[in-house]
Amino acid sequence: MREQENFNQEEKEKLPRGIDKHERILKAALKVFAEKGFYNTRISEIAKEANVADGTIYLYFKNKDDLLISLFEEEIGKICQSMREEMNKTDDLVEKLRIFALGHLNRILKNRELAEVIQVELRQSAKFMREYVNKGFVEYINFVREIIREGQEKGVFRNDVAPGIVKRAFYGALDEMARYWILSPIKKYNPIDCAKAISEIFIRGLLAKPQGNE
Amino acid sequence: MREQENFNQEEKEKLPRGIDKHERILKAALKVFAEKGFYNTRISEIAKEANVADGTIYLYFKNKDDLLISLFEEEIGKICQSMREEMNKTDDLVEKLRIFALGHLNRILKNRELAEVIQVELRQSAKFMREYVNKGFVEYINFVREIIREGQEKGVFRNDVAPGIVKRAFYGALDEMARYWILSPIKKYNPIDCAKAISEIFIRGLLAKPQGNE
Amino acid sequence: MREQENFNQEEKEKLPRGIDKHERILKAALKVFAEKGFYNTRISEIAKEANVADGTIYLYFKNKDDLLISLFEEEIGKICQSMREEMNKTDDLVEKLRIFALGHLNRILKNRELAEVIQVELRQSAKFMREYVNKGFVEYINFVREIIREGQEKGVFRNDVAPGIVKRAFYGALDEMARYWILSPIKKYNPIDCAKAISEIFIRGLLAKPQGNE
Amino acid sequence: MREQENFNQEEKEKLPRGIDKHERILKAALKVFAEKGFYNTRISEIAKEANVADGTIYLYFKNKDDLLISLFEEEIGKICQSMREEMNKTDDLVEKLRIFALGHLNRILKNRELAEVIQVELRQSAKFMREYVNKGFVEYINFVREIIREGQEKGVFRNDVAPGIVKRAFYGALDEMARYWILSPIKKYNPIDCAKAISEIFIRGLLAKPQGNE
DNA sequence: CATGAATGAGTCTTCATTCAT
DNA sequence: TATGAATGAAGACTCATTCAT
Repeated sequence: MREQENFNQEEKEKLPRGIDKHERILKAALKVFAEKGFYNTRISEIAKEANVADGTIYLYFKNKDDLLISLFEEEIGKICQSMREEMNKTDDLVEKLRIFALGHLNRILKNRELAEVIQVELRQSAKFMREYVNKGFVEYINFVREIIREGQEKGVFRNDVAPGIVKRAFYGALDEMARYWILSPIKKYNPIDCAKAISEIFIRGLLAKPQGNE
Repeated sequence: MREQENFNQEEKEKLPRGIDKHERILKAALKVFAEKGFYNTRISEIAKEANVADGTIYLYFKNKDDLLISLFEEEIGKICQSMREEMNKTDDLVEKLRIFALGHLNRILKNRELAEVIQVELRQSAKFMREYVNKGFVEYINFVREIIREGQEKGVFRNDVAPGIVKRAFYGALDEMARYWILSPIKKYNPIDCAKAISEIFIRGLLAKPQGNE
Repeated sequence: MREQENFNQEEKEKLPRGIDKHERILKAALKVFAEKGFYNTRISEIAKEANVADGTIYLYFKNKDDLLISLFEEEIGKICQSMREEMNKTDDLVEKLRIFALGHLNRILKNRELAEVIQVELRQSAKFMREYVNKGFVEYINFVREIIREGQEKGVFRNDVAPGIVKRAFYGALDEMARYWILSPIKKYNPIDCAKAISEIFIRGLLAKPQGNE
Repeated sequence: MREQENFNQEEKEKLPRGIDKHERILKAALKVFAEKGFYNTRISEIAKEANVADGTIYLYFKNKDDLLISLFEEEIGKICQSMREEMNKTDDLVEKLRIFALGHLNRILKNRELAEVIQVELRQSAKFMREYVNKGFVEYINFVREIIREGQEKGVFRNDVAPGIVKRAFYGALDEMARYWILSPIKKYNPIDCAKAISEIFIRGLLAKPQGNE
């Protein structure tokens, strides 16, 4: 096996033939969509990247749109899963917010390609594939709403803000930060500082009884 | 025919037709881009909407990309201008934040089409027209940074957060809210409540010494 | 004008630029469809033959199918018209049959390409574009039915055959002959003899009172 | 698993699977070609209909064209055979014509699918697979020529028409009738009446001495 | 300046055919 | 023999852009 891999070094760039083609095509699509955007990506480019014939893609996906949607569906599912696990490690709602913030930013840095695609293309799809609602995404963002709602019930957070507003504000704050990283060639801030700064603003801004100092 | 042309020659000289068409094309482009997205918009659709021949568009704009960029440029310029004026009405930095929040959300509701285009297409372009940096947009978002920076200098705001982070967080929080309005058919919250809620979170979260009351 | 035409002799093969493009495309389509059949004809071949860009075809016709149907529609209309005029020259129903026979075969020889397309492709379309009924073709073949019907009313023709059967039999007899000419490289019989032979068989076969001699 | 395979090994040896599949594929092809036409039929559809893998078809036939040609070849062979037998039941040439007419139309109704394919696709192939001459079809249609030729020799039929013309006229007359049945959803006439009407026209039209009565 | 007919490069998708198993 | 996943060539059609009028 190893010999074969060494045999033709040129092939190394391409994804290995062995993996499931479905997987390989999705990976390739993710990469190319991230790099060039959905509309500027050619099916043939994805095929090449996946080391697969153009036609093969159509054995696994109905068409280009389906490829993008499948991407969202599968990846966001995984992310929700792991985020849920991380947040379940504590019962402290304030801590949960911190975990979400750091988790979100970390995931974006680790899976930059997916982040780019979600940031840019999911937004497109939201508008032009109206029939398609990304349930995974809704679930993800609702993590925040639940934290706030529970916090308000327990008296941890102020009662005079709608959780539906806070969830969007919090997610938006983090995501704009992420966009900056993704789009800008220079990365000024690190995810830990950003997550901390942003979660701290929201925590202070939301706590029922402002803590004296800190 | 010639006589007719001579008939209102004066008006023609006074009201240069060029500017008129330029304006009309931009307006049409804004409308169609917002409705269908940049990549799903045909030049011919814009031409039709502008009541102009296809080729005429190329007398005023270099190409489709240029049309989109010009749109941003001109519109964001106007917005910056008016936002600056609004914010200059007070010296209270906390108040300025509130004005920015409400102003931003109000503008989005009033100019929904532009908001849609900026939300969705500017993001695309940011990635695929890399050479293009939207100076107007940078200026706009830096309003927030300046407020924070000044507030930190004057001791109003905490010193331990980078203005560069706050500006993105604040803008992102507002903008995610706006996206919700734009993309969702149901509008749950009104801009005044949203602006108030979000700016309050950030103000409380940023104030150097938490106010006891409220 | 003439000078220009002589200037580049190579262009002579192509259809002149001046003619209406709609016409030129139809002519080109007729030629290529006849030569290669609908399914083996490429749009680009028609475009080349018409000395027109591929895309131009789509300015005049909705798609490939539409091109074929338009061909039928326009050409069969013309043929019906001229056949009707020819047949109106006499009131003798027997003579009318002879005129139809000779006229049909003559037209096929003169417009061999159209004949080929109708023979082969119209049959296809009859099956696969079921919604499409070629009214022109029905009108054409009904010329025969009317002759028979009238002949029966006036006692010229036998009353014991359905005009609907005769019309098909007569048309089929002629058309099978035509197919032979079109498909076979060798032409054994000439249209005058064929038309005479076939119409004579039908006339004898249909006359109410068999003439003694001849 | 292996046991099961051994279980009915005997049967497998006796009933050669090859022949079975060959048959099944042809039958499937006939059905699908008739339904959708050659060019609109996918090899995969035939395979599915035959309950066979796509690739298997290529073990029995060279390619799609070959499949169509084999269809003609085998089926027309059978038809010729049975038609010859029917016609040999009498020596009366006039009666033979009647038998051919009725036999042709009956066969078409009984084997509608084959008729559709021959009517439509054979015509296509005649043009586009020029190298291919359907000997079976020629033999079939020459039945008529022989009847006429013999009738002329024996003085039964008029001598002044070329048998080559009559054979086509007669066949064409019948076949146009058949086309009507096949393509039209409504069947106005029955094969017996049609066969009788058409053969009677030709018989009267061809007899050397018109019979007084009838 | 204005037009809009014409262009033709570019791309998604299909499907006959192959071939490793 | 039989399979059916994989291939990749091929073609209909679109649409940004041009240019003769």
